[in-house]
Amino acid sequence: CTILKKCRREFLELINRSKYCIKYQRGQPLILEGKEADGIYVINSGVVKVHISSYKNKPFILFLGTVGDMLGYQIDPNNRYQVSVTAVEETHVCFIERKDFENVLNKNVAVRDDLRQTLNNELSNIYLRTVRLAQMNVSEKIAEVLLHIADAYQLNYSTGRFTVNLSRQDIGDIIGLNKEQVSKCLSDLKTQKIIAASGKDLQILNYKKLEELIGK
Amino acid sequence: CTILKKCRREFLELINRSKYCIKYQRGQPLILEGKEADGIYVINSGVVKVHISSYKNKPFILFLGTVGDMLGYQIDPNNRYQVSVTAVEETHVCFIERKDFENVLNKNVAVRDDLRQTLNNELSNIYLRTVRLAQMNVSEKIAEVLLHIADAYQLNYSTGRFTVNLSRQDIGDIIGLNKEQVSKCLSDLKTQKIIAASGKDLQILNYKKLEELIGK
DNA sequence: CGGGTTATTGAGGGGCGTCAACAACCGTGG
DNA sequence: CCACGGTTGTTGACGCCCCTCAATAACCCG
Repeated sequence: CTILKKCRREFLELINRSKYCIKYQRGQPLILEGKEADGIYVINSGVVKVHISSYKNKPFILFLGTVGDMLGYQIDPNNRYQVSVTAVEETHVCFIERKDFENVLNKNVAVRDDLRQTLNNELSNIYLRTVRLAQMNVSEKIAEVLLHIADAYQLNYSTGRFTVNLSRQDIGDIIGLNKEQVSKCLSDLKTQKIIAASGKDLQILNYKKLEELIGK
Repeated sequence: CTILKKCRREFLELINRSKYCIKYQRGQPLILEGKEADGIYVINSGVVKVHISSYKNKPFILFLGTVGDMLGYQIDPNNRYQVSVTAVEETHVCFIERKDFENVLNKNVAVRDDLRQTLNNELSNIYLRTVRLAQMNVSEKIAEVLLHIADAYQLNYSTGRFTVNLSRQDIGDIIGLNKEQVSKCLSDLKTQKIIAASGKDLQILNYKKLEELIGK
């Protein structure tokens, strides 16, 4: 979900004009599945998790969102949000009211093309995630999710160190694993010196190895 | 993926004007991943599988498409198709050249809204599929995929009988199972009188049971 | 009819989920 | 500052689910 990472000046201006800047604390919800959609959010700083309720009441995290990502465009025919979004780190967002957003879209072909392109990217991303979820084993899944987290936290690849406010359960919920498996697998990777970890401080020591694990 | 099932008159007129109607035999590809996107396809009759190459060269089927579905809108920034589409049954489609399609989109707000709505539906569908893939066990997955197939084949619920030109392998590839598991699970369902099956003739005898299995 | 593909079924084993016990952590209040 | 309870993380044992392999049967096409 990298909706706005390369976006047109026109859209940036809209964002700047709509000066509802909101701050969310860790754990605070931005968007609740099923509630009426009132607008679009763009992340200025921070990290969020985009999750969805499942038929078994097990949580599932679709992806992590970060700076430049747009949220709240997934709505159903009744204009209700189809996913929930919760702040994982302290997060600052710009809020754009739906009607302002629609106005810009209808007036500006270039912005429209961008939006369509980014929706296509989102579709493509979720397609790939789906395939991997279906075909990967546990260690591959862990490698995948670590790289996803590193990406979301816009990690400086030279140090590889980052602190994530995600529980082991959360990490598992991104990729369909239980918390014990996550623990065991992270321990394995520690003994192999591919990562370093103590609690919520993670550090990726060997990117290449992780990427090899998932066949990249 | 039910892009066009409820679509505006304007779009239907476009489809009718663009009189490239093409017929594909069973097993014939309509769209190949990575090839340059030349336009949009709309299914008049038949069934197709939408699939994607995975990092392990195991096949994976994202979903089945049928009458009214639109294909070929998933393109990357270089204007290349991101998924492959292959006919499962004899399939008739209308082909609309990309520039014609763009024209209508740019001129007509209503069509644009419809397209956005249907893309949202597609996103929502794939989100749900992803969660289920992550959390379901084998028998639940089989129930899910049977209902998906029945839906794609626009099954008359009163008889429940349909013949699918899908191999056991194909069925497994929709939901991340190997062909042996599919066989075993279908046999189980047969002894429970929930389905009847011999080769490629399937018949769903008890919809409610299947829906209960996946908690609907 | 025959050869190749696909389906079925069983045996075996390993990966992974479940459970449980313990350790570490964290915020709260004394 | 420490005590303390609740939450979260770690590790091991156990067992089941499901993947793999293989052998046979059924099917399909020329």
